[in-house]
Amino acid sequence: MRVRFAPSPTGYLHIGGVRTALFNWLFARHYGGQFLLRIEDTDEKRFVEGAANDLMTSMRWVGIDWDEGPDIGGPCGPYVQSERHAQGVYQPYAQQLLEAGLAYMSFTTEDELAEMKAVAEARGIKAFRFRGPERDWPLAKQQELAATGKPYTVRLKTPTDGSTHFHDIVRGGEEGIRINNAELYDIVLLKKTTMPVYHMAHLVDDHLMGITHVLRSDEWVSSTPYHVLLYQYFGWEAPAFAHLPPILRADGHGKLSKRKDDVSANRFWERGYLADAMFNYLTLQGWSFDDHTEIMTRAEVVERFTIDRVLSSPARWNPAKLLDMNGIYIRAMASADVATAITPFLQKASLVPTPIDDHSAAYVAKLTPLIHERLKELGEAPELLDFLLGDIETPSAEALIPKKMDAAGTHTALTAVHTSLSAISEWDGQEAQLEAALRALCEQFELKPGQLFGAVRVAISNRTVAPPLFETLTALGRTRSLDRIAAAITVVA
RNA sequence: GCCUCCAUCGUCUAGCGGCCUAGGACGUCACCCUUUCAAGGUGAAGGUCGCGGGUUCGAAUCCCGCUGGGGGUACCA
Repeated sequence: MRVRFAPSPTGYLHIGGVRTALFNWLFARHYGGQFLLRIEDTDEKRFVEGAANDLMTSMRWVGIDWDEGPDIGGPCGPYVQSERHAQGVYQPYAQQLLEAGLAYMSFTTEDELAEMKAVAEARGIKAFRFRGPERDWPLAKQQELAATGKPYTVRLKTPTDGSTHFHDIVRGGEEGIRINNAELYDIVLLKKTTMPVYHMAHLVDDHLMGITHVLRSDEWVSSTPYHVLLYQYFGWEAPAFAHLPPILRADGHGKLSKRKDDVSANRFWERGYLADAMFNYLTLQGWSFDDHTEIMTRAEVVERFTIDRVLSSPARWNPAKLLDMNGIYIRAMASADVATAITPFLQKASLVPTPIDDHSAAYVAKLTPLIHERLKELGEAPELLDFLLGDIETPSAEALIPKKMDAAGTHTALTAVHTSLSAISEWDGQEAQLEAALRALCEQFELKPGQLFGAVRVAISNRTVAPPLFETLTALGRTRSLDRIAAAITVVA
């Protein structure tokens, strides 16, 4: 069994593309086949420099590797269509069809075609199905006109009656999908530049590369009849088709799009999504194992992934679910690994040096447990830790004064806190002692822990939400903590 | 418009004629834990299985129609 993912390098790879690649990969790994990557860059106009590399980076990030591809080669190379075209891979096949009378040279220009459509529309013809006049010419006559230098495309001669049928593994049911040939038109196989169009190039390549199963996005079902026809014309055995359900936009209107939705794969690692979480989430968009298993390792998914459990109905992009899953994966990591993983984010925020020194690394490692289980995206680490790694602005009186307290009371309480905590000379590992001291003050001043602890929290962090207070105090250290409390006292004086 | 695919809580899904008074997860809400926020625990709300017919002793499950949504309708992929 051989499958492939064949993206066109027109921009970054988005989540939907990753899912398609993933299902192909899963198919190959589960059934013990090969997974190939092929770059389909036959559209010179939409080609984006560097997109192919970008795309491969995204795939590797999610953990999708390929057995044959543009960068690693393989027995069916090259794996880039523009290179294959340059080698003359496609022309002989077009020629074969031309000679068999199954394709023809079409001299109708794009402008003429547009004109014909407009005229048809004006006449109230609902569906215009282009079939060029040259389809009935003898080949010699076509070649004669071509010899004069008139530009032409090569078009497929589609039948006008009967129907074309194909079976699809995930949709169409037992009966498969059938379309009347009258609905078809004579598609272009070779552009006037001699560059093959997708339909031609992918099909020749799939055949040459021994592809047995085509798992692709469902936007291709309507053009599959052309492909079936081409396989028939060539006398080749068609691969099995499996059209995957689309991932719709979060509002349910339309497919996920590069322009409207912020769903490039690289955006996710930039924000601190774990490849394992993304892998697991995407796996569940259009496939499921049973009625309750969601968190699965790659090996488990590979073992459990069968094509018959792929859904035919669309899924909707659900970032909240992805976020939740990312949190689960982060929590499952060892603290030391989280520390390593958040370091680049801290560096980007200039909270630790680049490259990081031993001292900072050790401090980050010490801080990590404070935020570990609060983290849903690694990219949140800087905002959670900045008050520990850097300086803070002295909080305002308004922020410092707890509920049901006034400035004077807060001043008194914080002063007592400062005095009491100053008396403890060694803080390291003494969270319990610090807590005992503050709880004693609560009793003394008849304050609720929430009030006093809250004031201290704001004093040392200038925020109302922070990791647990006593761990935070020891992590901050005695000197800095006391300095910040002292500064706060002057504010509420 | 035409062609085609799809249709279970807000979302992802389980379900393949009787185990369904429709199960799980995310999200939402409440409570517990608790120094804040998370995490964790417990629980709740949320689906007349898009609608209407049929087949059957029995239908979310099979059939037909309708409606809705997606995709296609390029010398783009």
